[in-house]
Amino acid sequence: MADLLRSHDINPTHQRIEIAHALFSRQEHLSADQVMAFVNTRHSETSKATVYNTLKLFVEKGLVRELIVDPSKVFYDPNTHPHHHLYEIDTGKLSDIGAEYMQVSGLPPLPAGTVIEGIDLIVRVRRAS
Amino acid sequence: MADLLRSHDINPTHQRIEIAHALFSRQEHLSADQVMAFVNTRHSETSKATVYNTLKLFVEKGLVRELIVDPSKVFYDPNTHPHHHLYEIDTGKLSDIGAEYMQVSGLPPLPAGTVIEGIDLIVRVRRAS
DNA sequence: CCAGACATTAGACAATGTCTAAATCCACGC
DNA sequence: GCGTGGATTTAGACATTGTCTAATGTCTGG
Ligand SMILES: [Mn+2]
Ligand SMILES: [Mn+2]
Ligand SMILES: [Zn+2]
Ligand SMILES: [Zn+2]
Repeated sequence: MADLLRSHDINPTHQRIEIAHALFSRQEHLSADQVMAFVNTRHSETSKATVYNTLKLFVEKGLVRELIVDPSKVFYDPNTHPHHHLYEIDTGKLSDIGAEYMQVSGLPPLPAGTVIEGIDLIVRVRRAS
Repeated sequence: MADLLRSHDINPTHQRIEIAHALFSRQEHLSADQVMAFVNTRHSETSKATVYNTLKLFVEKGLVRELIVDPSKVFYDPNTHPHHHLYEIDTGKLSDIGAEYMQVSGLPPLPAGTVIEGIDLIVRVRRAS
């Protein structure tokens, strides 16, 4: 885990290793709150500020991907390979869609002086009523 | 405007007409806060609770589309025709991408008992550094 | 050991959105 | 006109997520 952090130019401190562990050992999409809870299950170890600071750092360094899908919280995705997402509105469950299932073609004209940061494709589903 | 509301099965009250007017006369993507500000420019008329209640009602009735693109606020889109979005991270500016510029193909297997509510495609751009 | 950079922290703060109970509005029958 | 009842609006308390600041802690090279 420390090596993974170092390979992304992140100084591997105790807290950062714990937070990376929470994300990568589960391979799930977690919110900051969930990361906080996992990291502090045994005994309180890591502050809220550090969780937020660290997740932001991980995103900047390309270690995890930020997902804006739920209006009330951001999710963090340890899978940075190209893939899409399926969001179940009623339950809040977020799952991956392999890049082989859906493709995006074409690109719009971009505003001058801007570059693409990422393209997000989200399929929203709800209970069949 | 009252007829537009009625055609979507919405009882056209004074406040609802004002809020619809704020959205449809501008044809822009507005946040709840911006709607609130526009509606109350001349004189305070509509409460925060009503703005939120009404926007939720409009979404339920299919009059406007909800866009989850910015981690801190929801945008409301008076354009319900199929189209995509371009989000400038640095400025928060949100603009339309015509459906002719980008296409999505394929569909993932959906969880049992669910139906598609919508498919969102968002191109995120930032200043070229 | 020391200096200085880096990292962590508690808790105040800000912003967005939700909720509740009370007030208001309005269409309807009389 | 008047009373009734459902729909609508409202103020403001509340909850949640995330940010910020100033103080403290940690580590390393010299
Ligand atoms: Mn530990
Ligand atoms: Mn008015
Ligand atoms: Zn994912
Ligand atoms: Zn749009």
